[in-house]
Amino acid sequence: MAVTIRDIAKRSGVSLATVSRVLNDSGYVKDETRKKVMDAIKELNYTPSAIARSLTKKKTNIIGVLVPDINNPYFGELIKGISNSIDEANFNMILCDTDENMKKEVKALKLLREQRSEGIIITPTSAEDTFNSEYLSVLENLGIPIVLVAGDVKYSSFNGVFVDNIKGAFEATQALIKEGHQKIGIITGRLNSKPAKDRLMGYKKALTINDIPIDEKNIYYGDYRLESGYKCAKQLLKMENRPTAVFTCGYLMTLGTIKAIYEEGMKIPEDISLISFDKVEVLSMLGQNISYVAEDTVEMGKIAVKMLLDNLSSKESEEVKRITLAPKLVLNGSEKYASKNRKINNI
Amino acid sequence: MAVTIRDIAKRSGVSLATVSRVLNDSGYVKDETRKKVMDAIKELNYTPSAIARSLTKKKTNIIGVLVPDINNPYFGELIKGISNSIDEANFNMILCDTDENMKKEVKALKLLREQRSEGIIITPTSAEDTFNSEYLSVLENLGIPIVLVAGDVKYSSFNGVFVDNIKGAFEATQALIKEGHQKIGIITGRLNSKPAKDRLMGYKKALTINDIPIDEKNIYYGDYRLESGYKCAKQLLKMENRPTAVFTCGYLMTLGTIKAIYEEGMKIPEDISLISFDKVEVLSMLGQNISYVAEDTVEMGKIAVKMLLDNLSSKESEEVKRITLAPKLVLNGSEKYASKNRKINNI
DNA sequence: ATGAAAGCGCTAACAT
DNA sequence: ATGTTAGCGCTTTCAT
Repeated sequence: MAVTIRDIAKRSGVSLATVSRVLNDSGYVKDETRKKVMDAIKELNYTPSAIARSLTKKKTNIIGVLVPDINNPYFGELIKGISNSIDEANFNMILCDTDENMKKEVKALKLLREQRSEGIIITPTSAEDTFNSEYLSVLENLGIPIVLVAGDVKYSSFNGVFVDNIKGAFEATQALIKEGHQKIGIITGRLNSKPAKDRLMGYKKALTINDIPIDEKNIYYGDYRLESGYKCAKQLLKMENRPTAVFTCGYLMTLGTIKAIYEEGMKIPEDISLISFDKVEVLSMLGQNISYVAEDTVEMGKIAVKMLLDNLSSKESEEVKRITLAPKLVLNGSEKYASKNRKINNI
Repeated sequence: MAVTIRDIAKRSGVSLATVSRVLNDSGYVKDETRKKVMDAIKELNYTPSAIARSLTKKKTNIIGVLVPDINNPYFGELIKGISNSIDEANFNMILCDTDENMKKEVKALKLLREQRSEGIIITPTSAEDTFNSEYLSVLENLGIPIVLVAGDVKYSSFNGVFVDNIKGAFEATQALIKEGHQKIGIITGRLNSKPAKDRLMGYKKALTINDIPIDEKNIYYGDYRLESGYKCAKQLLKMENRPTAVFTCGYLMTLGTIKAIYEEGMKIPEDISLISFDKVEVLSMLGQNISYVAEDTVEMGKIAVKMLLDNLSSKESEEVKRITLAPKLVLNGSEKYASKNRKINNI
């Protein structure tokens, strides 16, 4: 990349300023001159340096995006929404996979700061949900506008787009109860995770409202990973007086649960009913329809970017903006209280 | 980000050069001075600007990565391998989703050039496989080292890591034949895609070697997307004298095919046998074991990064390095020629 | 062991 | 309509 604006200037017999003008379409340039410059650019195969430009303009047009795991389809969708919006706004994205790992997240934040990214969109690692003063201090002293997506950071007040987890869990549980289920299991995340806590709360709320006693034995705590869903489900299925339905609180945990159910030779909803928080698209393909609480991840991504851009343009908006989207319950059969299931459980 | 090296210098009562020295651990600095500087950095919450640094050093430590679709688990895995290696080498990654879209790919390349990324790893969009002089010229005039992964670019000779598609397809087909299958369908990609062509070639080779005539009616052309796999499979399943086995040539097309099979109320391998190119992990979870040709994507990613870094350090390596990995056939039952399937087809 | 100054590639006043 | 010049924040000789 040896060729610079200086070479173009020399080649076309004009000054640096003129080249810069045609590059940026700013100021007056005679058509003839413009052509000469353009030709030189073509001939020398020149591309301006974003680095140099950023330095002078004090503007990088870079937005950093942090997610815990690109391979989780949930975040995959989120990223699509975010990256499309960033593209449209003519910004560039630096995407970092924090690997559900706080150290990596902090490292990524440092990187984004060094690169002078103008804003950051974060889905905090769930491990962060517990109070961590060092982490919080990093975040708050970053000096870069932050927008949270889907996950909150305790004791902080960043802008963000969230999902009403309580409502989603409440409606899912409610739907199961309406079907006649009385013993309902839940596989949620660790309690230091806000979404996990909220989902559990929604679940409890539904039970309480319907005068169903809360049985701690029906509550399982995973960590959003597949394996944990599998293990919890295994235990749940082996209970002496096992639930007739289960509410799983995350994409991968749902998958793990289904793995366990299939492994036990059971069917949904014939042997056990299920509702999942998050759509598991691949299942419907395989003829296994699962009812689910739908988050509009693409929409969330869009909103997050919009928030950030608004924030960037109007320097003075000191007010904290937090939007909570209502998830949508989609029922398609897996919540049914099948007669077979009833019979087994009425023995 | 108002605070600069100048502020640190002032605050600690030393010169810019000295601050730079402690920042980079270069040259001699008295311990006492170092401490003063470090303190100032802490106090002012200073982070050096990678932008400015890149400009002076003419080195950005950025590697660009282009994939056609982050949401495709195949690329997801690839990215993990790549990003881990990039991290380890203390480089930074700019990841671009080209959306299976040539325009976007070219745009992304331009971006990476502007950002002065030092090397680029590309999985070319399959649409690119057909000869396209403009695209090729962009690629070749980029002036940035390129390493190809998994997909080749016609009439070019970039370094790259590839998979032996012929071998993989040959072995898969061979396995089906060994099971007794004589009528074997294939769902491959468009023929302007090299992998698709190679996989078809491996398939034909296996048939030929076993004296099985090639029947064009058993060959279906999709486009690697789920929907195309579904449609091809639908047609295939409705054939009058349909194949007893099918070889699907890509992750999403396999999923589409399975969707069609299930929709027709058929089972694998009871009603039809199947081998997939690429592992479809989610299926085994659901109790559906599918035999597959395994590519070691994580390994490919690692190798690609290594190639690129080698290339960057030893300026003079003019020789083209191309590595082709042999895929591994993993059988776990879906290739079986079940008696039910035999009977149906022997009517 | 530390400082002064030039320069990386570009933009944006200010001049002409 | 075009040119000159002073930075942007940093590193790196070259002095001292």
